[in-house]
Amino acid sequence: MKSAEAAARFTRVPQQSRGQKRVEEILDAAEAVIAEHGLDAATTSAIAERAGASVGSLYHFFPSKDAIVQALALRFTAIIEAVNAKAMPPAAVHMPLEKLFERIVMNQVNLMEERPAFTAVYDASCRDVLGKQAYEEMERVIVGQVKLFLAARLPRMPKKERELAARISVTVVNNVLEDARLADAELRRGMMRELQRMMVRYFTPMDAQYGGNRRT
Amino acid sequence: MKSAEAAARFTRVPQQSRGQKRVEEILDAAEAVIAEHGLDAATTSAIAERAGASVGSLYHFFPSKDAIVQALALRFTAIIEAVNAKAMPPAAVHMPLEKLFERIVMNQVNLMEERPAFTAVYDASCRDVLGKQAYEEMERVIVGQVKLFLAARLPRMPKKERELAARISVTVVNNVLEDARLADAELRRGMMRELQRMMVRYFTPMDAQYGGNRRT
DNA sequence: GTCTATACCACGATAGAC
DNA sequence: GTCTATCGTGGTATAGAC
Repeated sequence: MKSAEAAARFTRVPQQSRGQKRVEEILDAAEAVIAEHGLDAATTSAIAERAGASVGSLYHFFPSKDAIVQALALRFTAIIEAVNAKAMPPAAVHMPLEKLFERIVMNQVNLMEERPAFTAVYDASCRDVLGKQAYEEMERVIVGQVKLFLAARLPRMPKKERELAARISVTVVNNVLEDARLADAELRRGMMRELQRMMVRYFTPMDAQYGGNRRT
Repeated sequence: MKSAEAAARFTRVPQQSRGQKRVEEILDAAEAVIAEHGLDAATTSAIAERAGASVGSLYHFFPSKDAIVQALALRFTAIIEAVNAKAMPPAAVHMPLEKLFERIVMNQVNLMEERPAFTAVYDASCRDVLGKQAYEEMERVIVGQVKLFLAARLPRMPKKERELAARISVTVVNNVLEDARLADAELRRGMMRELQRMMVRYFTPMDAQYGGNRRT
């Protein structure tokens, strides 16, 4: 929105790349602090210090602490969207369910390991009052992706059912992986395998009933 | 522990029923505030006010605010344990999966509706530093119940697999129902039905493979 | 734009009278 | 045991110099 305004107002789109970079640095700092010490420890001063700035500077770019977390959540939404796009490309529409969920689970686990702040921000946004918009946006995007994929794989499935299937799948995968994160390595592997099995068993009858290219 | 001490020290077990009642009142107040305004609003003064007491009195019975939440979590553990015992009695060991999960889901939904603070305390305990003991105790108890039930229903299943199945089932049911709580009535009903379906499909092959009384 | 210093407030917890 | 009054801490956010 703001970039559109700016583009309309000025012929060039300088967009203050310096300032934009500063914003990213602040978000990076916030993410780093959350990843290392948890979301509660991510006070404005901790973030500022990590960013090599002062609280004053920080409030020059963000109106409130909450705005920082929201912005971070938006960044994560873009990231998870990209990850999912990679895990469920159009080419995977006819992939066997086992393989498909192996990909999906693996990709999400990688993301959660590489960006530990992701989970923290995700389910803090879920409960917080202000962060809820960001959470709903993330949910909307992810479920939307899954719905599109299912529409391609299960074209004859009623839309309502597809929506339910998409939604519950997202919920289950997210929460089981989040839960598994706290367990030791062996239990975690077991839970990932079991999650994959559960999803395969859930979708197998749908594949049979609504799949587009059955050879029967 | 303390009751044992008291019982050993005095011949009678007066146990300060007055004080015990006060403790329950405080917990009731905490639960009410959390249910109505969320856990963040449950400050010590809000709880005290609700209990018709003062902060000073409150600290006479609990050493810290956290102790109150922990005690509340313990109360909830006992409640969910009773609810599950009712939903999966020994008589249900050979019940069809559809019926079984209908019972389990229905019972838990009822609990969540009647005691809105339950969910709030449950997943706050999950993340908080101090409340983690209470969370682990609750998890331990619930998963333990499910494991016992599965041991009766699927006696030939390897123990390791049974543990995984129990744990992932608990996680999935809890989280899907928690997620559904925020949706509107229609979507909620849909998700409950879909959750039931997912669990049935997950367990059906296990019933066939490890069930104790196959007529084959 | 960036800093330092500080205002402001909410909360948990305690002191001390009754 | 219960109260009122208050302390201490730690957090967000702002003021005002540079």
